[in-house]
Amino acid sequence: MEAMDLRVEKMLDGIGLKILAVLQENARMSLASIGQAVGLSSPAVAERVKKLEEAGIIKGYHARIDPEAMGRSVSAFIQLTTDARHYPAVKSLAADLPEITACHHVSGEASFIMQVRVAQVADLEPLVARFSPLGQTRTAIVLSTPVDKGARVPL
Amino acid sequence: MEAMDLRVEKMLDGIGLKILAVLQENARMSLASIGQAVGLSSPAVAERVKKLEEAGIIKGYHARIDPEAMGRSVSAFIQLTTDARHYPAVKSLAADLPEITACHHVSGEASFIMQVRVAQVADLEPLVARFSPLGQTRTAIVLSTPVDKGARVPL
DNA sequence: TCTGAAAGTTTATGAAT
DNA sequence: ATTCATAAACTTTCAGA
Repeated sequence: MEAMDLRVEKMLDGIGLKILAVLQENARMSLASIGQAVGLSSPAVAERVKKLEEAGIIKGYHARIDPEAMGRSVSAFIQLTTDARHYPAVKSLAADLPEITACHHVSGEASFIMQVRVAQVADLEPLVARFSPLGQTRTAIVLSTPVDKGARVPL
Repeated sequence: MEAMDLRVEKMLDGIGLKILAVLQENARMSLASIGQAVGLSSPAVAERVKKLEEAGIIKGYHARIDPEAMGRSVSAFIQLTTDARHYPAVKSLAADLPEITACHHVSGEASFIMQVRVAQVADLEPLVARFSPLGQTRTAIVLSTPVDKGARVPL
């Protein structure tokens, strides 16, 4: 992957980083406005953005939707401590449940940390019940979220 | 908020939900293409999108950037168990550190669950050291992420 | 609230610097 | 690699249903 790293470095000069920063904050900005912001013509921006997409540096563009508006007011973490023979079952269960927004296999005491979104606290119970047979669960309900950068990466 | 809920329900009919689904998957899609997808003219789509934005249902549009490309290969969770007199210090520290991508105040054994992004495992040590004086920390390094819906909400 | 048409922008393409 | 010019596509506005 050496050759690719060379190409990547080329894209991630000051201007490339600024383009990423702009698109990370407002993905619907026109190429012309981005050009103004970074001091480039719009065709130049178009080409750089296309290369950033092709290199897999930009992985997509997503509208961020208020979970409350979708009736998903409660956020929680479910941690599961289990052993290796249950890993496949945990992964496929996590993948099948729409309430699970993320499932991480982690080092440390717990084997998995999962993030969930449900309408009410009561909805956690059946969810936890699905994982209980696979190991020991520990649930933490989110009371507030003082910091949330979304999926945004520090540039 | 009754009046607003009425307005919200109006926006979240089948077409409204479909517009959200489309923009959640590809935030840079043109209003014209969205119109084709949902069976509406582009002015109609433009107006509905504007209303969804104004109602706060659409909170923003963001490019998703590969953290690896930014030299942030390691993801981890730091859990902090502490007492109420340290809460303000934890929150302001979490807000000031760029490596912290999310900080949740939670119920349960731990007081806070924080998600962090660093270049190497070694970079976790100084980070944890900043929180250690405030309580007991527990760090879980992410080995793999079988499920990740990003910030996407199930519609 | 939607459609359809017109006016104004923006983007994509290709040639030239 | 950037700029410029042109054609195509898109967005916005507005009148009317």
